[in-house]
Amino acid sequence: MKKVVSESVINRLPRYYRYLTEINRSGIERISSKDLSEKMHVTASQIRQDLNCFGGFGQQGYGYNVESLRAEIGKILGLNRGYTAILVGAGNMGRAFASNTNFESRGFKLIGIFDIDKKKIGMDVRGLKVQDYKDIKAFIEREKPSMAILAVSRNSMHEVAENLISYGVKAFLNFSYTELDAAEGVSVENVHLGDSLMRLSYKISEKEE
Amino acid sequence: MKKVVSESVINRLPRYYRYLTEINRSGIERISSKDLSEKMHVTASQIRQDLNCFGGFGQQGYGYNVESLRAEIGKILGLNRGYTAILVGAGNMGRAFASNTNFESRGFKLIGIFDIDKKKIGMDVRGLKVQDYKDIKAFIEREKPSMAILAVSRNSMHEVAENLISYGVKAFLNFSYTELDAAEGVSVENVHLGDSLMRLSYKISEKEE
DNA sequence: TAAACTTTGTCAAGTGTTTAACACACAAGA
DNA sequence: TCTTGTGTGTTAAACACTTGACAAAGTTTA
Repeated sequence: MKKVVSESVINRLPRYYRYLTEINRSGIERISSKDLSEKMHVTASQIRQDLNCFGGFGQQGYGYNVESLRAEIGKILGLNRGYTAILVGAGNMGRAFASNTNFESRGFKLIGIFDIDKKKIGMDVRGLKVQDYKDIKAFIEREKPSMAILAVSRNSMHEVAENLISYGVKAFLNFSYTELDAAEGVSVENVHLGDSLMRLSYKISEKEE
Repeated sequence: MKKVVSESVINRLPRYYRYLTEINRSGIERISSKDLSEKMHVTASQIRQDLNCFGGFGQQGYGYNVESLRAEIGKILGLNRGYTAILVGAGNMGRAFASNTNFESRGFKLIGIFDIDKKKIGMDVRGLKVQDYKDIKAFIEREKPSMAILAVSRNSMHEVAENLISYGVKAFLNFSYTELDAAEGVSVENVHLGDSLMRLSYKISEKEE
C-alpha cells in the first residue's frame, strides 16, 4: 500500500519546511497553496500535488494551517525522531556546519566532534570539546550516532568512511570534494559547495552572451 | 540558432567536471561514456546526450579525451573567464568557503573579504585581510567583482544584498537561511546546508519503516 | 589494406514530472 | 439556514527527461 514518492518531491520538502518556518515565525496562521506558491515562485498546483503524496493536510475553502503543515513535513523528513550526529573534522568546514545549520531547531543533536589534529583536540566548538579521532570507535559503539558528518580532507575521506561504516555508522553527510558512494544499507548525502559556485558561474557567463 | 539547454543538464555539468578532474589527476588520458557512466552511476546514454547539447567532443571508436573534455566543460561553465568574487561575512561559514572550495583551481579569484565585526576586521583569511564593510561600496565600484558570496546572518542578508545590487553587483552565492530572490538581471544561487541534512534525515527514517 | 571491433551522435520510444482544470467540500456572510 | 465564494484534492493532458537502439565513423589488429 505504501506508494512510492518521487525524488523530485522529496527534494522539495526541505524548501517547503524552510518557508513554512519563516511564515510561522512571522505570525501567519493559515496559508493557501496560491499564496505560498507566489512566495516560493512555484505553481500552486505543484504544492498541492506534492503535499498530497503524503495525505490531505489542507482544508477546502480554508487552506493549510501553517504550524501543523510545518510539523507534518517535519515528521515526513524524520525531524521528530531525535537523530544524533557526530562531526568528523573540526576544520573551518566542520565548525561552520556545526554553528551554522541550527541542529537543535531541526530536532538533531550533535553529540561528538572528532579530529586527528592535536591542535584542535580539546578545542571548544558549540559547547562540545573536540575529541581525538583515536577514540571514535569506542564512542560510536557506545553512543550509536544516527549519522556522521564528514568534513575531512579529500585524501582521508574514503578511509574514514570505511572505518566508520565498520564501526556501525549507517548514514553520512559528506563535504569532501570526491563523492562517497552509498554502500549497501548506507545512506549518503554528498554536498559540493564548488558545484554551486560553478552553476553561478554558468549563469553569469550565459548572460554575457 | 542558440538551442536551449535544459536545467537538468546544466546541473549535472559541475559533477562531470569534478569527476573528469579526478580522472585526469589519476593520469587517465581517454575515457568512454560507458566507463565514465560506471564510475558516476549514471547511464552512458545520458552522458552522451548531455555532452551533445554543446557539441561532439568525442570520437567514435576512441571515446573522449579526458583533459580536453574537462576543459570544454570548464569553458561552458565559464571557468575560463577569470571571474572575481568578494566574500561578505568572515564568520565560520565565510572562512570555510574561502578555504574549502579551491577558488583558483576553478579559475576564480577572491579579491576581497568584508565584515562589520571589529574583531574580524584586519584578520588574515587565505592571504587576504578582512576589510571593513563600510568600505565595500568604494571597493565594488573600483574593482567591479563578478560576484558576491553572502555568508552573513539571516537578518542582514536582504539589506546587504540590496546594497550590493545598488553598487553594481550582478551575481550572488547566498548561504543564508532565507532565500534571495533573483531580481531582474541578477543571478542568484542559494545554498542550504540544512536541506542536505534534512534529506539525509529523510533517507534514514525511510529505511527504518 | 582489409576486416573486426569500438564507441560516438542521434533518433524515437518510454517514462516521469508538471500543469491546468474542475468537482466537491468547506468557510463566511447575510 | 441559505447562498456565495474560496481553495483543496484529483484527474488527465501537456510537457520534459531519460533510456535503448543503431547507423556511421573512427580505431585497432593482422
